[in-house]
Amino acid sequence: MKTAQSTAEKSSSVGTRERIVRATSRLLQRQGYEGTGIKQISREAEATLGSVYHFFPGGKQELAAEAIRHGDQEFAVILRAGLGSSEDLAEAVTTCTTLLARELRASDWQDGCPITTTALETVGRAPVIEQAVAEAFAHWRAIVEERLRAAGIGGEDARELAGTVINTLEGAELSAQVARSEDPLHTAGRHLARLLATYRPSA
Amino acid sequence: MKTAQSTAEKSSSVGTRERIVRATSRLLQRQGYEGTGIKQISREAEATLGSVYHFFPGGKQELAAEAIRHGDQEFAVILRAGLGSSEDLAEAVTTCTTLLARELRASDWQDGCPITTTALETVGRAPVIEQAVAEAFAHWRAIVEERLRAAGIGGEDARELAGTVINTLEGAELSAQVARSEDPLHTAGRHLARLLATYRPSA
DNA sequence: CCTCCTCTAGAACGAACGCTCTATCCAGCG
DNA sequence: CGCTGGATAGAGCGTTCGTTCTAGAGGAGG
Repeated sequence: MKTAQSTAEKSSSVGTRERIVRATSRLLQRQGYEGTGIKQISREAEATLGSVYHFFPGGKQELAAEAIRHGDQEFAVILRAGLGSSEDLAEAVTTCTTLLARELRASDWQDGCPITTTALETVGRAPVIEQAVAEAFAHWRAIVEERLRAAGIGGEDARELAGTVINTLEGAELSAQVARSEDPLHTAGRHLARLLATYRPSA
Repeated sequence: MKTAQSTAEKSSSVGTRERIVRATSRLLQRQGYEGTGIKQISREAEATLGSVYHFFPGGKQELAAEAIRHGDQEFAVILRAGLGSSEDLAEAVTTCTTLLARELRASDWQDGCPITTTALETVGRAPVIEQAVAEAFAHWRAIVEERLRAAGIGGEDARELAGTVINTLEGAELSAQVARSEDPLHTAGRHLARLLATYRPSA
């Protein structure tokens, strides 16, 4: 049991289950839930259908929920990297948008938020997925909120602003994908910095 | 030719083509592009498959593009209603979010932005749809921009802020759907009003 | 009357869907 | 050595997909 990857199976040294989750996460990000088939997943993950259903007996929904949690962590890494890049809050926020813009352009405007598409497709129709999505959003808000508090923004303000920061980033990323331009993200960064500045009279 | 609706065909007095577009628009809004089948559309529209392909020989993509344009107009109506509701800019913006929140709750958090889901699903894979989406976003930005100029915000600022207003509304609506709560929208309204206020020293 | 043309109607096609199922492989252990 | 059980492998199930195709309904113009 737990054979893991033994000795560099398949193309990389990562176990079958992990390969399946990663492939699913990337496919959901790019083509959404309905647009991604289990067979396509098993193909891209270099796993067989049998393996997919072995590790995820709950089928497509369970697999998608796990992939959403993976995307959650992925996005959190970027968020933390940006927010931790500077003592100055405004700079930290614009670094976030810059990081997102860079990744988006590098993927030819394909890799937006890892979970948004799936989230929208499954609203009110796949509870397991919905919960994973809700947890991801809460997780990201918590990361931002903590940074805002570190910058001296207090109580209710930090919580609410964290929500708006995440929402605006989401909207800007969507816009950037549609327009194939980094501009919406950069503009969002500047506007968010400006909004946050109104909560701290001066530097 | 142009029989239109003659004498109150089907359930309502609207012609077949229009019924198809409306049904498609609502289905795309709720289940996205891949999750919506042509046969389901023809069923809901009370039209036959033959009629669908008669009016939209370009198939699903052409039909979706037309539905996106329909959703564009629909959202524009709400936007104009909100923005035109008050002389005060801040109040006008929060009215927008209130209208969106009301509609969202009334549909049990199902009817978010009419085009976002389809937009994300088709990024980089369905040019006809992508263009309709891009035009819708540009349209909405133009509506907001005009209102901002009427409020005395000038030049580049109005253009950029209009983009951020739309983006933040989009993100907040997504969040509201996921969280099944009006809060993200109301918060977004307040934060947007606050951001805009920094461009006009006082009332 | 017949002709033409728009629109309606739905059977049928090959492909893909999610999922089930049986069979096999193989490391660990008694 | 055989046994056990996790993991792999993929054929095949019934269903639905987007699309094509032929046939007919119904009104307008000759």
